[in-house]
Amino acid sequence: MNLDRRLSSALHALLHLARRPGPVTSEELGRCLNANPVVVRRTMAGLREAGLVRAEKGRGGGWSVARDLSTVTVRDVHAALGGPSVFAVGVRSRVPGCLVEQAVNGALDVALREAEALLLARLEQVTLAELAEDLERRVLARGLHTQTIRASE
Amino acid sequence: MNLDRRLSSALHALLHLARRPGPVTSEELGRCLNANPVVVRRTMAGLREAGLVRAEKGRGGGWSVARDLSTVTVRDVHAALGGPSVFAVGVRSRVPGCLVEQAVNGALDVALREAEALLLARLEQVTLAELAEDLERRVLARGLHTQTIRASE
DNA sequence: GATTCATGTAACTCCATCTATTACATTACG
DNA sequence: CGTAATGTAATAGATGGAGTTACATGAATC
Repeated sequence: MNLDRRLSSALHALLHLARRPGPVTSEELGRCLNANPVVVRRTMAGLREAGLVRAEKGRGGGWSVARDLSTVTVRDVHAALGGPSVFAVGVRSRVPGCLVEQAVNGALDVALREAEALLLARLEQVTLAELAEDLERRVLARGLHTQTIRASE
Repeated sequence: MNLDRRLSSALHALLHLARRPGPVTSEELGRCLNANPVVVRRTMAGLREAGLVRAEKGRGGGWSVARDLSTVTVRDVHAALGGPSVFAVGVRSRVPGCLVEQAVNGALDVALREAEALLLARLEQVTLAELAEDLERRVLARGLHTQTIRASE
């Protein structure tokens, strides 16, 4: 199935915002993310409602970070997007009357829940500030070779 | 996203087959699984190619288990189905030239891989024989109340 | 105030994937 | 041969992310 790339896009956008002094427009973000500006706005809307970013209309407007990124985890971003289901697989029915169904679901559900819990726990351990630091290290490493600090494209 | 229920269906079908002496037709399985017979055949085709079940054509034909279920794990069934992606989320691109992309993917990829590994490890720990035993316990437990051993619907 | 530039959002299309259905070929049994 | 089953292709339906168009709203600049 088509993978949901909203979390990846949102993180990408946040790191870009963190590197820029002023607001960044959806158009610019769209170019960075290789995505449509309207899709960018749609995705960022969740982050705005969660208070992670700010949006300003009109000339000179755009998106900017609204919180200290050391207090925001990747899980927070996932939650801001509505906490969409992480898995592409699932059980056939949630309230089965069939005993076979119950036996199967019992086993699958436990495994799926464990894996989801682990994933969310891992995402909670990573702050956006850490991601930003990681990014800066990569920029420096590349800069030593190319003398250009252009990580936007 | 729409969840992939093939693993759940395949397990369900295998447990039904294990409880029946002779072959079971796709029609019957479809009734048990609440699924279309053609879809049943399509799903079971993977299990047949993996040697987990046998299919016999013609009158009196149908599906039957081809291996000792104590040697088959849920992970084997998942693999027999082609090992479809377990996740609905993913990173934006696999070979990114963008440093921001790399930083984001680095964090997400690790977490996703860990969760997938845990899930597959869990599925590997569960044999179909164990699921079948679990099912029989449920049948007995219900049988005490209703005196009917009909777990098929 | 008019213009311009930005977000906000609805409505629609495009695309991929699972599922359902139809149709027909193939094969085995009586 | 006729019936009953699998095997499989082709097509449609449903869902959901992403792309696109269109328009309303709001803010800065002239």
